[in-house]
Amino acid sequence: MPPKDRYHHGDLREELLRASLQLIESEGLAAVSLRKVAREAGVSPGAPYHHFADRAALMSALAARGFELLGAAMTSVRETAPDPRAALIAMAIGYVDFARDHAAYFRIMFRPELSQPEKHPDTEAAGDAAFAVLESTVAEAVASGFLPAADAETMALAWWSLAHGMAALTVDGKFALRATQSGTTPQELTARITRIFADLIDGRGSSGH
Amino acid sequence: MPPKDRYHHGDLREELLRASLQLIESEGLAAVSLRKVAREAGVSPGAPYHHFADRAALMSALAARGFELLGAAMTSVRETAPDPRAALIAMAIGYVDFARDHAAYFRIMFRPELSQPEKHPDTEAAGDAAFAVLESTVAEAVASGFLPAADAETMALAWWSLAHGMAALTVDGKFALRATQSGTTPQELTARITRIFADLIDGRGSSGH
DNA sequence: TGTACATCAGTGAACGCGCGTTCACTGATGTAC
DNA sequence: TGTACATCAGTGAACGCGCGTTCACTGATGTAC
Repeated sequence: MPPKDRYHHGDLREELLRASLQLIESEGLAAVSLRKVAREAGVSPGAPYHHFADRAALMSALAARGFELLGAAMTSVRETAPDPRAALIAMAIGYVDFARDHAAYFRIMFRPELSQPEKHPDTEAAGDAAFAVLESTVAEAVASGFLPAADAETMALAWWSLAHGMAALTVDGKFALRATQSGTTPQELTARITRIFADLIDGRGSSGH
Repeated sequence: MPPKDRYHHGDLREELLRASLQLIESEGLAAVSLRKVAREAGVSPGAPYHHFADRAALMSALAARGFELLGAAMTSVRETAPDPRAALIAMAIGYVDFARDHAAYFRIMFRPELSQPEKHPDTEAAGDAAFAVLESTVAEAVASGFLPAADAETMALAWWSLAHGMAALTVDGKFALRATQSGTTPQELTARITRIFADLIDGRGSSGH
């Protein structure tokens, strides 16, 4: 436990990222300024410039880390699942869980105008890597016979669209609204929707409960 | 055709909304300020305050109009479709078309922190109305036997999630990227994905192309 | 173990800027008689 | 048709603010000998 009042912070870069996330969560993306982040981290306005070239670089670093976390979550979910079908289901649910549990990350990841991906190819690469996990799971699902062989690429995008839609609506509070209206939870809604689609693919044509 | 240099503008409110949309499209949401919008409309910085209480009111008015347009598009699509199954397919595709053709509206509609829905219930009501069109179409699809009777509410949310996910990924450029990579168009990807799901519901279990 | 020195990572004052909003004002428009 | 007057919808200057970024500086740290 380092002393609080050191001249050198020790790990200011990490602290700035942490403070940014907290600001996004408490006051929203629009409220995040470099000065505010520095203030939050207990440091002068110029200090962040020793760690980030400019505001966009901070945002971009956050987005990249978000994609890495999402990719790691997807990978871990896949490794835990017993078969590709279960993996796809768990990945959709995991995607939404990630969005809900890391709403600040999720918001910044899909706001290209803030992170300026054209200037930060690392961020885009991290996003592609996360999607690649889904793509290869779809490929396995095709190999296992769960998914039809034709159009595996389209199927991957379909699954991504479904998960992304549920995640976006969850983060914007739409699922919470509908859930309370019908006496359930957003998580349960997500699980039901995902199950419906998996059952449809199985050919059962009903959620089966 | 009114003279250009009138002291009174004639329809400044409309002009401000129009200018805002154009700014969102050309420079992004973050670049929209009341002063810039006024400048774009050729009017002094104080003028907008005769039409909008503050910046959030402008944003909220835009979001409300966006939801109305989306609702109208959904309604018109449904009326054109020969049956509920076709209506659902056309609505998903129409939802994505709306997002692509009115990206500025779409962005602002799903940014609650900008439009402050708690202060502008009209905007939320417009959003609910648009969703209600989808909900009643799902109800018809259940009645027609296309969709299983159980869990109609969940099915509506599922369809919304799918459409919303495709729309969000389209607006963020992800579909354009994948489309060029595989030599097709974002529109075609959307159509394929939607067809896959419709076929799954039919029990055919393949996109059948 | 001690000293000299380079480098690193902070400070804090300053810059110019565009912002949202207010306000006293004024030109244009519409209405009553 | 003309005049008086109220109301509407602009102007433009001004306010205070927080922002991103720069810069000369300095305290802390690490390394060579």
